[in-house]
Amino acid sequence: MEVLGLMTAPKMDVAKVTLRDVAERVGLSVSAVSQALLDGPRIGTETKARVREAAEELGYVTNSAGRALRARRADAVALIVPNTSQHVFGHSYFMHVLTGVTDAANSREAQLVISTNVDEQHGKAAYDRVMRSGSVDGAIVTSAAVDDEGIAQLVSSGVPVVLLGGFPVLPDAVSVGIDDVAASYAATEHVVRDHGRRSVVHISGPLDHQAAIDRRDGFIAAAEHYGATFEVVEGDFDEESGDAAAVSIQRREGVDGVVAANDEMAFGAMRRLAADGHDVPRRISIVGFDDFGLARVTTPAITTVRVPAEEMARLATDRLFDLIGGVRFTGPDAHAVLPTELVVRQSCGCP
Amino acid sequence: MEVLGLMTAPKMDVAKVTLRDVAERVGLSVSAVSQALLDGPRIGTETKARVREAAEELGYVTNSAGRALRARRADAVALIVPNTSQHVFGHSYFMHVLTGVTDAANSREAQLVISTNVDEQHGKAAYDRVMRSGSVDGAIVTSAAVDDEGIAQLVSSGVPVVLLGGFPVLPDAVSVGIDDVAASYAATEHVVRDHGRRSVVHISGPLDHQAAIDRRDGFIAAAEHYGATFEVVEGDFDEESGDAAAVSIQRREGVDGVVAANDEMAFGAMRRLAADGHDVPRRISIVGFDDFGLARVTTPAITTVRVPAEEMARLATDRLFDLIGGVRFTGPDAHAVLPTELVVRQSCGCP
DNA sequence: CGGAATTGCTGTAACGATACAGCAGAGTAG
DNA sequence: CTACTCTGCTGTATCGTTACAGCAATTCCG
Repeated sequence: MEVLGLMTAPKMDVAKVTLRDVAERVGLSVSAVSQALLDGPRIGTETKARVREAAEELGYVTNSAGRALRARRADAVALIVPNTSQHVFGHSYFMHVLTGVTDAANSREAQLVISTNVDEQHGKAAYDRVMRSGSVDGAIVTSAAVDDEGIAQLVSSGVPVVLLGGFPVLPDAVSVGIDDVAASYAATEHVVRDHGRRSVVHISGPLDHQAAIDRRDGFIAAAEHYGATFEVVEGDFDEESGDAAAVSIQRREGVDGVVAANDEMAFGAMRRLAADGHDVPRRISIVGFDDFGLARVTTPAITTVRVPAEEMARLATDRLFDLIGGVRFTGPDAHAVLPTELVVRQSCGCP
Repeated sequence: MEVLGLMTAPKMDVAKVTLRDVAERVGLSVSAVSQALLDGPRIGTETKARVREAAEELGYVTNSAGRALRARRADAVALIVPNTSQHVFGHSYFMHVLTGVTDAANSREAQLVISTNVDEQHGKAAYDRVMRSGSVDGAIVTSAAVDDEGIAQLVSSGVPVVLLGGFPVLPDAVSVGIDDVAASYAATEHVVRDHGRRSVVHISGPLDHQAAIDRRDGFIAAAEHYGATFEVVEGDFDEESGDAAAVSIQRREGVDGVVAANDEMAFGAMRRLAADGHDVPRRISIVGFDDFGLARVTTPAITTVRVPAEEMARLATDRLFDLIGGVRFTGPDAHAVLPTELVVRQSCGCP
């Protein structure tokens, strides 16, 4: 700065320092400076140091558009949240995912673009544009409905994409998820085997979502295996639908166990049952699914399945960068399954 | 393209359709096509229609790097979360903000870039780079510590920035917030006036944050006005610090009211007091602040101040786009204050 | 010691889009 | 009939960066 010892304007005009300015400063060509900053092999060690120093002093920051245009790489990834998912998944799920993704993206110095869809109509267009405009190098897609055309198309178009969460297995897709069937089986097992409940109801998620389907199937398998009578009521992952399900449960005689496909519905059901005078957890066991925060703070606290959303997101992002880097995942390698854990609290009847 | 009339591959390589392809298709120059798609005034109506149709057919999507480079505009905004805030604010706050920002950004067809800071060291560099690289046109900054140098610098550097939340008033900055003092006064007033509590404790947030300072000041003003004895315990907005504060509260005789600077601390304190055999809310009133979700689901549900985070974020984003568009906010106009609301539930002693 | 390899830089040509000057041709006015 | 204004397009320069060919020096090697 203090070139002439003059008072220079303190307001250095943002984003105006280009490679040429740096080049002039060190008396080199623009390309030499570019190569120096990229640590190219054909530039002298001492020159690199001089260039870096000058760049630092001038406050040079690579213009992302220029780089993206020429290098055909945006150094950015998108987190795509189909509108359906946005509605279906609560806030907390998304937060965990976001934490994991930002973490991984940050450590690669990549930017993170959030892409949600405004409405069903322009749904496809939204992420399609993001991908095709070249503003990101790849995307993480959080669970969409099983019949989501756009996602399937996105995957088959060859752009680097990693699916996150309970997905219909698109054979060509790379995905990170959990074993919803097994986890739901374990939760149900705890209710019917460990607590001896004989008549259980499952409050499922919307059954056009793979996670909802799998959790229901795990429930049914366990109920059948242990010879409990059971029924499935379809909800939509919202607290209100848990409440509604609890109303219908009360019309049924002798229900002593409720397995919900997520914690919000479990909470809705629990609150309704308690309000209507049922003794939870003594007479009725309730378990949830997710453990994204809610289950821990209710009274009684909800026994649930911990879904490692943050780790999933981190792994998904790592794989995405691998994909972008040219790595190809094939066969079973393409589908990572992370372990879940039954978190025993009080809503099931445990002390 | 179809130079030899050969069968071309049906798998159109993603993001490969450029303006030139469209131009060739309709038999126009590249610039004509560009102007047509931008709805320029010097292009014939019928030509525009033909161009749009061809672009649609070919699946043309504007390359964002090309546009950004030439048009000096990224059509993207950043949501900057200083690491300090990320720690200080819970997940739910951020989610509400995110919802508001995405909404507003979506409706302007702008992309949203999330920028969190990895660590304290490179903290400044992180958002500095985002801004200077030209990859966004402006930024929303969620509340930082009062002494955050980087933010002040960012604001004075002239890039479009809107501060969100309880900020030290940087005179030149555009901000959107609430009246923390008044809201905290109202919450405290409810405890001391409406419930007749005479010895109240405030669990504050970290006092290097303006919101924490203001909420404490509102508490003190109300306590003094109604002649209650009071004390302030500093927490850090985390549930654990509410728990810790409750421990210290129990060493003090006769405390019958707790005003926490957020719901998580209120919950931590409430849970600890209940566990230690105190009758909340009959003997001790507790109120929180925020109403981002937690307060509604606890038992008893927490009386709190609703902070309209989503609306704040939406307004902040709208103002950011105004700034980017050249609008200047001066004087009081620069600082929007949204109304809060006391949400009365059971933790204060109301039925 | 002559030719080959290496080192360290320069110069040029893109990447894709857009702003703007320019330029035909048609219409209009005096 | 000249001079002017529109209208609707073409052509060119440019945004900032990077890939790559080229080209002097210098070093290496048998």
